[in-house]
Amino acid sequence: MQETANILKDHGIRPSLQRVCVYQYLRGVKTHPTVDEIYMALLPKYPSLSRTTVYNTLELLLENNLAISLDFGDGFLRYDADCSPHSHFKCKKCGKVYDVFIAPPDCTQMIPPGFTLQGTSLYMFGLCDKCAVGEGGLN
Amino acid sequence: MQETANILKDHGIRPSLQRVCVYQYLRGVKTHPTVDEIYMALLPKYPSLSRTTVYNTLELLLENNLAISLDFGDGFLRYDADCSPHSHFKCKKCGKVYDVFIAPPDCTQMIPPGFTLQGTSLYMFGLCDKCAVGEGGLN
DNA sequence: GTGTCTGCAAACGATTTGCAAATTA
DNA sequence: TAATTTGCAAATCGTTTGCAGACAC
Repeated sequence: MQETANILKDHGIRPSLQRVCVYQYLRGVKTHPTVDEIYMALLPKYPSLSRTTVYNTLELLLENNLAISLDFGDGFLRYDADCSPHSHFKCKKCGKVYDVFIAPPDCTQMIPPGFTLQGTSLYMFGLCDKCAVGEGGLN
Repeated sequence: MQETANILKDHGIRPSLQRVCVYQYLRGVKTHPTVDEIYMALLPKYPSLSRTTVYNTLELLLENNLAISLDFGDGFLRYDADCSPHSHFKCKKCGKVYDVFIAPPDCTQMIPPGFTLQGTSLYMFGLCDKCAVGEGGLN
């Protein structure tokens, strides 16, 4: 808790109770939660928390490179406190998102001359081990 | 026009006027348009066209692998009639989306054992040649 | 005290849905 | 005429915004 607060402080973010608990939750979880999942998970402990504050806090974390957002095209964003270069796999059946610890490829040489590459996202789709069992076809 | 209609027919899609003109437009353009861009582009020629029909047609094209959708996390989808394996670069300044004709990396070996890989999307972000000129920093 | 932060409620906007009229085989 | 397709209007839903009260320095 204190460490989480200190990270925020080091980045010039005032460590309010709400911000610390959102960031703390995100750091402790590997599920790449949505805003609503974060909100629902914290509500029992912080009944006065609002979705707006979760949105605001995540926006602050993104701006300060303390989190990244994932968009798998489901209509909502997912968040990850792990900012190291890695990729993500989403199971089409159960919807779970898994980390794949390979950096997206270095495409610097692939883009047209004069272009500047600032970021790369690699999204993978398929079936996870649990969902692939006894399943032949696509989903 | 006739060729476009034939492709639809070959895929079991009844080539209505609206469907042909949406698909024809998408095939003739390299801008990865949004639904609204497609709708607005066709409206002068087909004043009775509705957004719903554009949505319906694009859905049909996706289902029949005649188009792919791109999600750059802007809150709306873009569409591309080029289904060959290639990647996309979005300029953070002007918003234009460019094709990058490299296939996403083969990650089959990278995913955990038991997982089945069905698709991969590679998104790149940065500045295009026009926007990079005389521009030092990020955007 | 003054500026920041929270959280309610309303607004927003891309997409989806319901359904009746129009079209096609 | 029976099945499909179109397109209007309303609904949906994740996210954003406005703003008044609460809080922190």
